Amino acid sequence: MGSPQQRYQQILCKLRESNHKLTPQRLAIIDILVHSRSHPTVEAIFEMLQEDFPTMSLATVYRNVVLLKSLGEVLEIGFPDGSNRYDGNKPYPHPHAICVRCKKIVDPDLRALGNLTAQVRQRTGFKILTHRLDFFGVCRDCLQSENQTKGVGR
Amino acid sequence: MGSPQQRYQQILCKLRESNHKLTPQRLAIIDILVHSRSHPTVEAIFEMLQEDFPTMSLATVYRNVVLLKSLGEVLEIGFPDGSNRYDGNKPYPHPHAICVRCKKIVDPDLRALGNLTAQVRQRTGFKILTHRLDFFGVCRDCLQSENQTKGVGR
DNA sequence: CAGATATTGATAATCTTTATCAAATAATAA
DNA sequence: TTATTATTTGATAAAGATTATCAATATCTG
Ligand SMILES: [Zn+2]
Ligand SMILES: [Zn+2]
Ligand SMILES: [Zn+2]
Ligand SMILES: [Zn+2]
Repeated sequence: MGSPQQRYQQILCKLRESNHKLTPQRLAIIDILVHSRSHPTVEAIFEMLQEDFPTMSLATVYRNVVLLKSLGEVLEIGFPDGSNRYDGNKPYPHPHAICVRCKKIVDPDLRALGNLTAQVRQRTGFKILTHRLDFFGVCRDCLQSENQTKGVGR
Repeated sequence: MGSPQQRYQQILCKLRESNHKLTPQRLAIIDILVHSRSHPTVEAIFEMLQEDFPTMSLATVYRNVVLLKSLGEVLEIGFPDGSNRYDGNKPYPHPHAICVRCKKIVDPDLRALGNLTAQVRQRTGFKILTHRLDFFGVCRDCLQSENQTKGVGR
């Protein structure tokens, strides 16, 4: 739902609406978030910015990610070990497939989630606001290299 | 799948099999985990133990939870803010409904998750090992008190 | 009971995220 | 363009949860 360019403009709108300033650092962070498909960490974003912004502070990345989260323009995929990841392409809840080996995260196309939410509401009485669905496994690349190491592959 | 008593014995079996000692502290932690339905935090377990074990160290609770996790006998429901919760009744993946207000966590009965895993495998090529499904919302109790505050309720 | 090993308690270390604050910058209007 | 004001930045300290360390203690086996 929206190209990186569209997402970029949409986020700029939100920022202007909420009277936030458009600093070069902020724009660069947004640029990375909407163009990256890898669900980067704050650290990864920070490193990608080193070239263009050698004086960029890590705190600035954290602050802007928090801001974009509060505006509903970035989805946080948080983990208990602190290796949090961010999706600026799809800021709404969606399932993820996570490789436990290389930590790759991809967005699988899935249907049939809406009725699950309805079921939960019925059985618990909760008013459901959002959800999170993660599948943990081993990606194709890692499966392949695993087989090569074991001498099973061709 | 199994009463608290059965779970308790099952975990003791696993510990004996893996040559772990059955200390009073360890047994008390397991007792709390299999009898609690509230998905307690480490801190909560620690506080529940204060009465019977005034000298119990917080590190001991952490260590034993880690051990039981590694034995597959407790399910960790981790959150990025560090408010991790533990389920000793159902150590296998299952959906949770989480109240964002009072932090209550309950186990809703849900079906139709098996085919989702198959779908993810098909579309991503991942070998899926486990999953996690959380629904975030407001529980019945909190909805009620919310309405009372607003003067909407009877 | 004795010996070997694992566990505990106390505390330091680690690591990610948040808070702090002076200096710098963006937005706005004169 | 410049001045004014509020926001943002960079650097660093602080916070908070989990893990590591290590001497003392307790368990298990025989
Ligand atoms: Zn992988
Ligand atoms: Zn995603
Ligand atoms: Zn509640
Ligand atoms: Zn549960």
